[in-house]
Amino acid sequence: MKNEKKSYHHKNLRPVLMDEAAKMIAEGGAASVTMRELGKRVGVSRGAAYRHFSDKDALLMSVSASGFEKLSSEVQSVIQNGEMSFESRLLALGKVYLQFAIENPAHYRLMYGKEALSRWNQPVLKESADGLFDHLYEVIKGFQGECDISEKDTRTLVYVAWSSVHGLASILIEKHIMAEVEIEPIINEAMQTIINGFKAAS
Amino acid sequence: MKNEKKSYHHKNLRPVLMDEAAKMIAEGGAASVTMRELGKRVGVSRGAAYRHFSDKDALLMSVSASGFEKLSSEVQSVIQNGEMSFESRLLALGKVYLQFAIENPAHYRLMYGKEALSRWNQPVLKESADGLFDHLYEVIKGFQGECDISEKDTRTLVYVAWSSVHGLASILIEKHIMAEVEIEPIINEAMQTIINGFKAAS
DNA sequence: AACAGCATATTGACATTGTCAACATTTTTT
DNA sequence: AAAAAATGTTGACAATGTCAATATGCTGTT
Repeated sequence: MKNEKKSYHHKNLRPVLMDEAAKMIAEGGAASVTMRELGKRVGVSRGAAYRHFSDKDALLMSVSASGFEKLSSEVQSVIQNGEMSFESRLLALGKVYLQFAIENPAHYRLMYGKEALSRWNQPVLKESADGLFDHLYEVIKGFQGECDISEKDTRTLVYVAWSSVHGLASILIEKHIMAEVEIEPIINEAMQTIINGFKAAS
Repeated sequence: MKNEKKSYHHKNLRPVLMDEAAKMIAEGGAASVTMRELGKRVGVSRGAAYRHFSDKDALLMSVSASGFEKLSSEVQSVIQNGEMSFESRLLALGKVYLQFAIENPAHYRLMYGKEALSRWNQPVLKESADGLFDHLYEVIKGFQGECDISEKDTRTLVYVAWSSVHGLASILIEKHIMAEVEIEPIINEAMQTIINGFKAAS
């Protein structure tokens, strides 16, 4: 006898909904996530999700936040490698960031795209995203000390570095780079340009 | 007697629809564009647009393309100022680009966001976007000659510069930068970092 | 154990939306 | 002027988000 007997109460629905929504996002983009289809996949009715999320936007926002947390933890594990120079850490950080975006394009789009706009000031999202910012801040601050360019405002440099990597991620994801072009050299060149640019301004 | 007598045939509908859609995008984002509301605003029924656009996506794609053309023409007028050094041109180009994004955030989002994804290979969009790329290509090629860094692949440098500016535009638009921060210094720092980074790699 | 209250899930209903087919009206062509 | 093409309107339908009413299972109190 199968243990899969469907009980009226799912009893673990919230995380299951988020996981399945993330899968749907990966497969068909955020627009393909439908309350009805989501319920069908999880084996639950269309209305069940409303006991766990106030509406569809809230659900997507939670999925988005989970993406930030995943990315943040990957970034943190790179940063915490104390044996690397700050420059190496900066480069590794950029690569991890870009790898996440390339591997989870639709999820990344959800995190930074217009869907997040209306609810961006929601604490959940703000905290997750701020965590990422703080990680980058620490690395760049260390980099400034290492290279003696500490007279520049760290926050500004963070925004510059973040812009570069985020922009490259966005362009790669949206396939705005011709298909036959190798992306590895572009990533390296982008990171090196930022690093050199920071150094040159010392 | 008013000349506004509503004739059955609008006789100029296509461009009017696109203009009104652009206005709606500016006011309430691309999601707020509804065939019914669009028709109401223009004084036409909901179905009328389907004589000029195969579906809603096609309409938005055309609006997107018109955005590319506008941005492209602004960029071109900056570039064609022959009295400036290539470095100055590069900087001016970045500023024009960012200004467009800041002034037309929803339109910019439409141009580069996920909406364009499914139809990105459509000739209209591809040509408009490629035009922008070509403009940037010429400036950077000139810059390479000016600074003796011509051993680098121009195309790669274009992607790097474009990423930076596009990323900054995206972050500014999505309000991922804290409100109290001045954006002018960030823009300057970003452009200068790229330029210095390019120079340093010579 | 029994019961009450709460958490959770289902279903019917409704408004909104994109889209198509059938029809209406105007313009252009023959 | 008749025919044909172009353009605009309306009714209909399916898909979707969401809410209210209802049903079902769980948990703690007595």
